[in-house]
Amino acid sequence: MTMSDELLQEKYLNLREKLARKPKFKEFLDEYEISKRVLERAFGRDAYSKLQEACGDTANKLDLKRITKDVIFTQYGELTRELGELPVAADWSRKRYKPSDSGLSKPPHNILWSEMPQNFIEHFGSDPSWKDVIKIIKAGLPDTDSTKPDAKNKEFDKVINTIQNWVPKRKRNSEESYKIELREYLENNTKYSVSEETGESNVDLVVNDKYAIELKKNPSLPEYDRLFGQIARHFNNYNYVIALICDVTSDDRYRQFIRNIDEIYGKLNLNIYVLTK
DNA sequence: GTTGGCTCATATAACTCGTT
DNA sequence: AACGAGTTATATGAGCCAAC
Repeated sequence: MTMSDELLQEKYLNLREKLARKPKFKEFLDEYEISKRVLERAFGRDAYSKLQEACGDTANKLDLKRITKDVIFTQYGELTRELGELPVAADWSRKRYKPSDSGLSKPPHNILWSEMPQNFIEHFGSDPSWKDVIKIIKAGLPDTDSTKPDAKNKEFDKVINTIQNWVPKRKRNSEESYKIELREYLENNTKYSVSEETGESNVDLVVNDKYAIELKKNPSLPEYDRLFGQIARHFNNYNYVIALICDVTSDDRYRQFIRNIDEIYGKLNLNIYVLTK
């Protein structure tokens, strides 16, 4: 079977009117019971698209040209520059950029939207013309190393404050007695959960399953050293550690201990706080 | 609960390749 | 020659999750 361009166009327009929308390729073939070859004989390659265009429609065919990384990241960079902040997927969508945010996450690109900032930096990071954009992107990314979590954790501050306000009723003879009294104090005056850890890390007290408290009574120099090591071990299991030292007699030893703490744990941005009673 | 931001499943049209 | 399943790069909309 052979049909002229004109006849096919007429059929297309008829069906278009019947459906009140652009017919799909298969709908068109089924409607008139013609095979794809008939179209190809009339129009050659991309036959249906050509027919649609000949009838004044835009083709249904998807544009399958792969969009290069250069184009993608240039769009992303320009958008970032225009916004002055990290774009979200909706900003991209509004621009009608291609591929869409979800197309981006599929092969051949395989870039999730959330990974775009990092990928942009990898692609254009060394290009000076994108310097301003890189700056915006880096500012918009969540801080991974520069932020000190302890400055942000108000709960940790509160726990420290609470313990600071605790005044032992009297001088005790043993570390254990201080521990019992502090535990009672916390249980009676706060809503914190308090527990004693007997597992591998052996913390004296744990507040809200999160804040480890190590308690010492008037430590000797070796005991300070041991405390230093215990704290390191606690950081294996906890992100927050409080060292509470009771009955400090030697200011020298204490000051040296504090200095060591600052120099080692402080530099590592670990959340350690030392208190005395 | 609502909203914003993101991701996932599925649909799409032409093409390729294998089977009837 | 006809058919169907698979491939390709994309769009669409539903669904998920965390933050208010």
